[in-house]
Amino acid sequence: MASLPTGRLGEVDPTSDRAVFRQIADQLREAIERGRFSEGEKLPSEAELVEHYGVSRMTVRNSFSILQGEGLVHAEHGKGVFVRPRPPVRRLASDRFARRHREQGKSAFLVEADAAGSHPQVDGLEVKEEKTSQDISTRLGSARKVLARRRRYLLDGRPVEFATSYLPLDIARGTQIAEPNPGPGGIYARLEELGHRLDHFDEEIRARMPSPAEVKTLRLAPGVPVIHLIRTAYDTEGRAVEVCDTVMAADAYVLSYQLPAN
Amino acid sequence: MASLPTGRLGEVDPTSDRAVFRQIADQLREAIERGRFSEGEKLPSEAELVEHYGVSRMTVRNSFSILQGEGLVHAEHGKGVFVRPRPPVRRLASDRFARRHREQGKSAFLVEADAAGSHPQVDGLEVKEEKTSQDISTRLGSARKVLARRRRYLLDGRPVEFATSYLPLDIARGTQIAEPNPGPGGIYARLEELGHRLDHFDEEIRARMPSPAEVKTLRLAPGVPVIHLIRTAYDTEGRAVEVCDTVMAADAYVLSYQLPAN
DNA sequence: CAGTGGTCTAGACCACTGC
DNA sequence: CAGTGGTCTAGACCACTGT
Repeated sequence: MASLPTGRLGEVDPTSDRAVFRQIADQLREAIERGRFSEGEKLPSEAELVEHYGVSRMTVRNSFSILQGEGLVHAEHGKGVFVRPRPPVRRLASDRFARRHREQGKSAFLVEADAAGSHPQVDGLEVKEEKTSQDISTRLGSARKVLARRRRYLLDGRPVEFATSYLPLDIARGTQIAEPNPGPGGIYARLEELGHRLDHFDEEIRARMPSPAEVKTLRLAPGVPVIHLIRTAYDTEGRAVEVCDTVMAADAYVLSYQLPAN
Repeated sequence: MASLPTGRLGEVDPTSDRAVFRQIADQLREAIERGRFSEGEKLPSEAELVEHYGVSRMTVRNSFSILQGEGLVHAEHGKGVFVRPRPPVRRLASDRFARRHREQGKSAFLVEADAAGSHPQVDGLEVKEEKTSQDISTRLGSARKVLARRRRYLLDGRPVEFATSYLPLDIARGTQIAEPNPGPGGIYARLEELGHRLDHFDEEIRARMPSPAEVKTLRLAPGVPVIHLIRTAYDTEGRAVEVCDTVMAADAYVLSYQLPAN
């Protein structure tokens, strides 16, 4: 009764069909889900679990590895393994690009985050001319050269989204869209001033595990997928005037859409 | 030169800051992404990599574990480790619940999959009355008891989606909606016949790693996230008449939506 | 400094696959 | 049967954290 950090856990059955490290993972998972370990709380150390279950250290580490893959826990070198807190999510509504949200001066991201009480930042802005990839070219109606606008979005210091906008060069070159600061209302406002009145947006959504580069850029914990969103903006003449390729930390977002029934 | 399966790989630097197992994972990842190993192809066996790199077996296994977590490879006991093929995806368009798609006899899933040349199945159908969870109750305007319709969808024998529809009991009880087969056009057609003309749907989308139960139901490979979609159907009087909770294998889906610009 | 997780070794036995 | 991955042990040394 001296050491109680493992007091909330049971035993394992080495003769079971289920591997020992999976049984340990099951017990920890259940304890977490039942709230026996709360968000941010430290789990028993590897050494404590080795002693509690009478197994080798690799077995315990395999258990942690499972839970880490599920996004339930994260390890901090020299400190311990902790229950992963659920971060606040950012809700994206389907009217987020409605023209009325654009009449003010600031970008949608900043306005919306302020309203939600978070501290928003945009960083790593990069604007340059590029040749298109096959995919982007197709979406933009075979444009060969584009203006690319890259930037990273952060909430309360945490990177949550990395986005690149592609615009046909014949539309964007020499305009304020090619400047680091595209001005009030963002590039959509500028596009409309240039005579491209926006009609609608198509969004394509996928979810997958991040590449190592995305893990780095978004500082993703193990077990956190990304939402990959590709938006194409069309003007009233049916021309695709922008494609925006966005990779979002999935644990930071809820997307919402409204579909008509008719 | 007798054994060439590792011929496409380089060496590791044990003195590097980067852990050896990460270096090995990096090399395998790059070889896969450059197409040096093609989809479905077997990677060198653990024993071959142990010899090639001069490391212990656990080090090689740690490398595979990284790639597995990224969804790039999968292991088959007794056979080998293989490059994961990208499965065909199912595209969900934002007009998929439009009334015109409902006039025929068959369900949207079956019609659409047939058109795409896949073999669709629905399985594990279960219809029962239940008390609601807090969340579902809120979405349905505080309904306490609901009719729940659960089912699993498969394409070419592979489970891709698991869905539960919840309907307020005062609407659904005693109607064809409570029957295993709700008839032509599905439950939305029946709701309209009952006087609940549908106005619009709200969809909420999240992505996350699956629970062990979801891994089992959808037979998910390691490194495959799920898309969690919650749809609420509203009638023309503004009442929420159905909530559908859907968990989809993320590697089998692309969702697409259209947003108005005004 | 002691305690933590990160990496790595060199074995062992098992279960599954295909010939 | 040989070859494959799955599980497990019992160590070792390292790097990071806190006191």
